[in-house]
Amino acid sequence: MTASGENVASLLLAWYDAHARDLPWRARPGDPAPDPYRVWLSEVMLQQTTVTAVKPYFAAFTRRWPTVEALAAAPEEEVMAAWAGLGYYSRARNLVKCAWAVAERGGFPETESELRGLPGLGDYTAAAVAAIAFGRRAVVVDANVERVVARLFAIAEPLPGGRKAIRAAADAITPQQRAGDFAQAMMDLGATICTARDPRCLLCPLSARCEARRSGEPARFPVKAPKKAKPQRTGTVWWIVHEERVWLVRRPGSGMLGGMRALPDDGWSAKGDGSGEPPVAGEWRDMGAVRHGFTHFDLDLRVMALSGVARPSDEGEWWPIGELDAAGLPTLFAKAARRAMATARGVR
DNA sequence: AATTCGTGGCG
DNA sequence: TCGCCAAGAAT
Repeated sequence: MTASGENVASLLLAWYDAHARDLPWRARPGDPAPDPYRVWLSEVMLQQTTVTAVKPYFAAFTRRWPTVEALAAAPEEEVMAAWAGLGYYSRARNLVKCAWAVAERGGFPETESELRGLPGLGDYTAAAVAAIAFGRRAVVVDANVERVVARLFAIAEPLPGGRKAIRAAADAITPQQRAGDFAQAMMDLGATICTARDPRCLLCPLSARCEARRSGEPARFPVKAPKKAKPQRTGTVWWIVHEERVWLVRRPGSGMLGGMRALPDDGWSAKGDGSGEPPVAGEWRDMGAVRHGFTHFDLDLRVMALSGVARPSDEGEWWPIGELDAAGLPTLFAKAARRAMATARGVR
């Protein structure tokens, strides 16, 4: 395995030297070294999130908070609002906690194990930052690496069980030098050539050693366990207006959309439908509904409107409707707000 | 170990 | 339209 491992790494690094994607968080030729802050921030944003979705957020964050110290000094609610729309909001909560810890200790730790102890850094991200930002030899396994490795070695055990074998194989082909470039090369290969559907084997620098390609059906790998069906849920949000302002609340710090500003709702969740019971009595008007798909359930959300209430609940704030973009609403509530405003204007 | 966490794009 | 998928982590 060693000899073939070295071959795979050198073939891949040569391909990377010629074809690496130009991404905003990567060190440019002429840069002295990668900036650990930018590497960390990009890696957290990229967890389960596409490069296209991350780019504008990365630009906004680094412009507004150029260093980890600047981010650590920012009010948490401003960071949460800036994250709005990117999803998986526990990442934003952990991002803030991590920035505090790093600023406190005077910089990022450089070893994989120390990085692994920071909030929001799991096995993947700790390895990626150690390798990319600090040049450490680390085994970086994300969904791209899983796919490339499963195909290279035709690992047929279904995920998630097959992850142990995949990790061992990834370890075996990870070089001692340039582990960060190797990781990024694997991810670039997975993103542009060894794609999930219809891999472009004719362009692949590793095709000659790929057992999945030899099998004739490379797209069959990695094998995955069947997924559970998604429940369909229904719920209601309350669009309560008063003098060109709308009543917003903040969601609890944990759980779905935790810590984010939101429209008040009737308690819908992944587990069950909302009650449909309005928070205050009045002449509610049906503004229509929006559909939203979460990872583990689909939601049909009705939007009900009311005006003329002085103070709907103890906790909350009146937010100017004209400045709703700055409220930092998760996409679900932004959709509901658009629905309410469109209906109020008479648009269906 | 299995669940619970968003969102947008693509075939 | 719809299921799949994306630089996973926390519990």
